[in-house]
Amino acid sequence: MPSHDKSAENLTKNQSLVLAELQGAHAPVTAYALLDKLRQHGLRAPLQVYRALDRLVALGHVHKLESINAFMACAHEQGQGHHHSFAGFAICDKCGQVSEFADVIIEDRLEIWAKSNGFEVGTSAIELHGHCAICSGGAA
Amino acid sequence: MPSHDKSAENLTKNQSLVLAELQGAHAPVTAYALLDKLRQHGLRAPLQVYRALDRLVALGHVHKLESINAFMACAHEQGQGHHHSFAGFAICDKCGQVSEFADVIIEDRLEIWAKSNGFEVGTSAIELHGHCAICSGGAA
DNA sequence: AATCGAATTGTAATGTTATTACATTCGAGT
DNA sequence: ACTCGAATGTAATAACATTACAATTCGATT
Repeated sequence: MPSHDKSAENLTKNQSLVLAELQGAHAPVTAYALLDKLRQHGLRAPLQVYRALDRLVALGHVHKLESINAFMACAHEQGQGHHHSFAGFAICDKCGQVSEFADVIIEDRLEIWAKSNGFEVGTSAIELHGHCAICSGGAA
Repeated sequence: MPSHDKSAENLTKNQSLVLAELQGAHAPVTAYALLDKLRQHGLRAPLQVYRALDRLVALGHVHKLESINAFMACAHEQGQGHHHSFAGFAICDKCGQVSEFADVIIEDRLEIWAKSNGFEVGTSAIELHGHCAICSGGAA
């Protein structure tokens, strides 16, 4: 029997710790903040966190928010299953809240552009900055 | 007489130097690479570059590529005039080439999402990573 | 069970990107 | 010339990320 397929499911100890921490926070967390939180669980160096994050991002469990150098657990499909590769994020510059959204039309348009320009898309980042509903003054 | 409206047109010396350097490069350049290039013109500290970049980005002359921490002169409207706020970038991870594109449908979809979620958009970043036509094997 | 090798982990050092804090200079208006 | 706000200069440091290498783990094979 060819053993388990680790790449698809089993997370290592560090990866599990990092993922749990991100899922507990309902906001983006930086790598060094994760490190601080996880020192009590034995993590000691940035690389331990970065390695776990790399893996979790590759598996689609975690997103990196490029514009703020922080990481977030994927909001959709918290359990297991397929994972979309396109995701958009709206980041409130006032309170830090982040909303993840998906839009198949945007996805289509990006694919169309890519195809007609011979560009092979690996990953994508779509990030909006501004003020969330609450911070922008709210109601009517 | 209320003087000239500097915010809309006149660039300071440092701003002009940085912009010229970016326009000369037809690829993204990092802040520290700009600093190295501009030492011969008298710039000495990172902050001088970052300040100029902040202003140029605010004026719409330069884009920051968040996912690679580099800056590029805006490809459209090289001269003067209006500037679009939405731009997408396709970044080749092999050769480093970057293509800027605009897509009104994507823009629309983002605005629709924002409006229906009460989010006030300030800036946006849309960045694709992958391989360009040349690097991905090319023809056929 | 012993061994091999690949993948993972640990650790230290360093590299890269960006900001804070404060002193100085410049320039338009008086 | 004086003043005030904008812009600039400079130093120090903070924040983010990677390189290089040693040690360990763990499944596969013998």
